[in-house]
Amino acid sequence: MTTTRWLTPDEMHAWRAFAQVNGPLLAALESDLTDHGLSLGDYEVLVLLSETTDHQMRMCDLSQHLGLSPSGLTRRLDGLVKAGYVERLPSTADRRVMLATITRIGLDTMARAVPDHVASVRLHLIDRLTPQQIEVLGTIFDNVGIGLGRTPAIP
Amino acid sequence: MTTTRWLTPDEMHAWRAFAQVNGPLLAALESDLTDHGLSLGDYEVLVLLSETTDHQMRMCDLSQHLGLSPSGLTRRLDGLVKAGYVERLPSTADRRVMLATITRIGLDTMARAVPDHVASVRLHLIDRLTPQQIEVLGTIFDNVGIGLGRTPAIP
DNA sequence: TGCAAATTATTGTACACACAACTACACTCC
DNA sequence: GGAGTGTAGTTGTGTGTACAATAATTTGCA
Repeated sequence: MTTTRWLTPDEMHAWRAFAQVNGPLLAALESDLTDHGLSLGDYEVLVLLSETTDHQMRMCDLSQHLGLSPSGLTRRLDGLVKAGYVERLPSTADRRVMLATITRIGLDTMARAVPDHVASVRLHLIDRLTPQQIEVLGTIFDNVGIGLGRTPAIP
Repeated sequence: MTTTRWLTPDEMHAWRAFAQVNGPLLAALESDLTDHGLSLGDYEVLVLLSETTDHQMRMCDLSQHLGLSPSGLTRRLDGLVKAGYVERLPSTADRRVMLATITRIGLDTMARAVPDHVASVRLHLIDRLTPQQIEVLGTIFDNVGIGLGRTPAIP
């Protein structure tokens, strides 16, 4: 066993600030979405579906993008289907596959929720940072994501 | 209703990088702790208790520090008590109060887990960043925390 | 072609958490 | 000092998630 490389004061400060604020930040973003009857998880599903050209996606692809287990996605979709935001359509090309499809109601709900969500992201995160800090934030999480085996987002 | 201030490309990049990497980062840190039979939540409890002078804390203070509901903390402590890492001691000063107390076994478990956890934080986060990025990371989350009503950590 | 292996989605089960209701105790004010 | 209010902790219940097992279907290869 090698000796532990403890964190320097700067490193400790960065880590503790991140660890302590991360949870409350997500809670605040989630809380701001409840006005539209959506959880952050619901919102992410609807965003992904609304961004596809045909407004639908296979369950397995969706669970990949969401970092959700297959069973977790099944249950999440149950709620969205019940709310009328999403429909399940069996794929004709592959009869194992279910296509999650966002409905008109889901799209309308999105259209109302997105501006508020963007405002929430600004309020709690973006508008509290300088342009330089914003750029560094992107670089930091790109780097961390690469270490976790993810390819950085293009935009 | 005012018009929405959409995110600029830089802002969008920072937000998406953060949103997409945050979950996997926490999952990786949690995963590295399972060798010691601890979840990240368990670890946080033990850290807080081990850092107090008398190795104990009132339930309500603990739930505050952890950002956990009272009931959530009760159930979390159930697991830690069952594992032998923590004991419940009724307070003599205030008979409503239960003092969560870390045991010898809990302290020993901590002593073994901490070096691996620090290594994990280095591997997935700190060592992937430059000193300048580390400093900015701390500043960013201090700022965000202030916006959420938290006072920044001192170190 | 035909069968084994892989893939897709769902269900059963278990766990972690929040909210609400409840008990027990402490404090305040008259 | 006693009634009312506030605080500390637990329990009942519902939700969201993961893991394991299962069923249906496709794919690959002999």
